[in-house]
Amino acid sequence: MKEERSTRAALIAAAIAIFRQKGFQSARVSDIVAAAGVAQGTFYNYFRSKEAIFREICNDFIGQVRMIFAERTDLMFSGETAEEIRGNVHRVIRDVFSVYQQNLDAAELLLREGIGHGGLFKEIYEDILNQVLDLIRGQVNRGIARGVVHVSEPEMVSVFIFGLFERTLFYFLLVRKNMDLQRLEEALADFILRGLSFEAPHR
Amino acid sequence: MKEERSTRAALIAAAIAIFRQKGFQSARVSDIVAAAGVAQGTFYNYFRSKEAIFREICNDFIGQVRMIFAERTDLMFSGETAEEIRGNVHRVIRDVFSVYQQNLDAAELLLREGIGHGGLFKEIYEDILNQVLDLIRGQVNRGIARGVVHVSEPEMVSVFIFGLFERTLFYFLLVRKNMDLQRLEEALADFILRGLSFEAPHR
Amino acid sequence: MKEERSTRAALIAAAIAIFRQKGFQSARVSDIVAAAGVAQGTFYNYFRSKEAIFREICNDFIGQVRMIFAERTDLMFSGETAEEIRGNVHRVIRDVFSVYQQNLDAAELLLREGIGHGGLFKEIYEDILNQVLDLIRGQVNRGIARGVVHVSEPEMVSVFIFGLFERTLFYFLLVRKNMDLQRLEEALADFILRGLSFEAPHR
Amino acid sequence: MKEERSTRAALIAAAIAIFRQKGFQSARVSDIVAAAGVAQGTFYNYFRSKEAIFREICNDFIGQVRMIFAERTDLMFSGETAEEIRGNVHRVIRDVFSVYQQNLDAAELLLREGIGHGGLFKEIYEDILNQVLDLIRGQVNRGIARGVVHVSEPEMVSVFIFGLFERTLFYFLLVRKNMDLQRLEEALADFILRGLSFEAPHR
DNA sequence: TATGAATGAGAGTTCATTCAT
DNA sequence: AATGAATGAACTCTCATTCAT
Repeated sequence: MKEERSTRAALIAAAIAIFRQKGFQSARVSDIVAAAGVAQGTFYNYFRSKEAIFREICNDFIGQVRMIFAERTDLMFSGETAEEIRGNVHRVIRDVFSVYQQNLDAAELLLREGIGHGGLFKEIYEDILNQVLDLIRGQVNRGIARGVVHVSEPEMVSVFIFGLFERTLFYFLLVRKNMDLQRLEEALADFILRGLSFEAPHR
Repeated sequence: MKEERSTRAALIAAAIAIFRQKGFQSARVSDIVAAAGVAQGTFYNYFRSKEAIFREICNDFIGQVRMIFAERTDLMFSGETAEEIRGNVHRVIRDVFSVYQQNLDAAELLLREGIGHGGLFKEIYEDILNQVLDLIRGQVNRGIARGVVHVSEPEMVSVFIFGLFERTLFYFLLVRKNMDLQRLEEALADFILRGLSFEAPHR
Repeated sequence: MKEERSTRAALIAAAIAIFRQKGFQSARVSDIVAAAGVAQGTFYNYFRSKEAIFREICNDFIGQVRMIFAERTDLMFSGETAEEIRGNVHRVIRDVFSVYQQNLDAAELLLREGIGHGGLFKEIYEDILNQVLDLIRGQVNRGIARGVVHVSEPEMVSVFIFGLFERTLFYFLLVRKNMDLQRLEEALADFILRGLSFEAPHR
Repeated sequence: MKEERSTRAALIAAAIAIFRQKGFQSARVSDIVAAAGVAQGTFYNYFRSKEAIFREICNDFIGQVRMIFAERTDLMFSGETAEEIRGNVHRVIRDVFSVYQQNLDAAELLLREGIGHGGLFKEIYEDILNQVLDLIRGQVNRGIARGVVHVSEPEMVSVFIFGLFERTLFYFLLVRKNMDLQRLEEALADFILRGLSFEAPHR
């Protein structure tokens, strides 16, 4: 990133773009090296195989997502007043959107390959899915414990929230591309809080 | 001539299973014919190509989904009392779940290929996605008009509902496989109705 | 030919048409049976293979051509006066043209396959080519002996005459299709006779 | 990098030989790579398809033939004396023969595929056929204009001359292989000039 | 480290032929 | 005699990977 992009970095960048366009299966190593401007053989000086570079890209992105989720979810239902709590929920949503937006290619790649077939990435995807669900469930239960959230099936509701995030991101970032994110964040926060029967904490 | 559909039906069944396991790209015609117990060439007596049988499977399933959605969504916010409306919402959810459950392999195939890469099915998928969104949006607006639903962004909220359906189905039918659907339907209906700020119609 | 065309005849007719259109290699047995209006398997009740029906068609046509050549060439340089001889030459040309025209499909088939690759028919073609060349050479020598033809290389000249016939037929019957055959026959007769330094017999 | 053309050239040479032996349809890419001594996949590093290498071979040869025809036909009926004109005609014939002889394999390939079925090459062949016919017709008309040639159907006569060339080349170069070309050229020139009712220009 | 020609296993597809009905 | 579903060998072409330079 400093000066001349290293060959390795160029290959990674090219691979993300190509994988996102065509998917793992249809992407050819020759497409990637062409996009990176290096020779066919050079690829194999840096990565053992097409699968290896794919895994590396995925793991990099997953690291970031996991970090954001871990950092931010802690404050999800923190706060004393309803306004404060609502603001925190809103902030978490904005942060998650932001990570996705900053890594749009990788995000799309992960989402599509994870849900799509191919098996290659299925375990990894379901693994992070479960980790994220755990974080969400933790927060929902915390909300219930604090008496600000009222739901009878916290397990299921966590899945609902995850689904809302993922499909909303998918639809508004990938299918439609020109959304007013500010309004979207607000609408999503409202919907989730209502769904959770959110009410201000008792003093 | 007696069991005239048998070879064709065997190929379709085999193809659904193989496509679901491996995805369209990785599925081999040789896998399909092996699973169907016929020779390689026999496949091409019934389908022009691997793509052709895939499209046929998808279209069959889409036809069913579309029908259910068209039939049932009409009654979504029908009814005079809160209980009646809530019951109708519940019934729509149950019907949709039911179609998916009856065609679990095809449903998974469609869902994964539609979201995943490969392009082959992208347009079809986004096409039905938009049709279903239209139906949902129509119902949300009808709810708003009747004064039983209160949301400021019906367009976005429709996407939320779609996401809830799709990801919930995905998670509980495909990732976990042993869910109490009765409770799930209820929890989802509650969550959606709360998210929509549902309230009983004024007399 | 009397009443209902026999299946065999229908297959032959269909095969000639299809072979002529697509050539032996590209013609599919399924094309032939479709054109003949019978089932795939029926073909093999009458012919052992695709090659067998092809050989049969060729041999039938060759038989006709050989017969005409044998019958007519005898009178090629017969006659007492220049006019009579010229008339006989003309008649032979007309007869040859006529056989080709009556079997246009088979003629084209034979010509193209014979010259073209495939090997299948090479020997047969070169065999009849040599037989026809022998007949022509015999007539040229007869003309020389009678003193009406004056050429120093009768062997080569026979090839010239054969080439004139074959390419003229090819071009005017197959490439262009709307030729005034009467004028063509006359022009060809003139060209050949002049090429042979024809002159009226001495009394 | 030294013998950079070698693989490509080996493939071309092998392809000419194989195509000539078996024809385009029957020739297998596996035959060609075996003859060239490279692996199956190597073929596709140099040519997009079996058809592509075939077209390249044909176009190379056609280019040469066209050039010779264009260069030489101009002088066909040039010259002041009968001897000079006769010599020029002879020279054109010799040049045409010479191109064919130098590219015997490609020439046979072109000739057989052009006339034979398969369609792939039909248009190309009939295209050059017409171009060459135009050149010949131009020369015949020039001869008529100069008063050295006397024919009533120059159009037909041009086809006769083309046929003489092509079939003579075919027969003597491909069917028989050991001809005295010197004598052949002379006999052909004589036959054509007589056929054209050639006579010395008036002073 | 970079190159890119060469590799070859394996994919989808075609179609002449068989054979039970 | 007629059928037509089933067969499977053989084809063209793809592309991840290797390796000598």
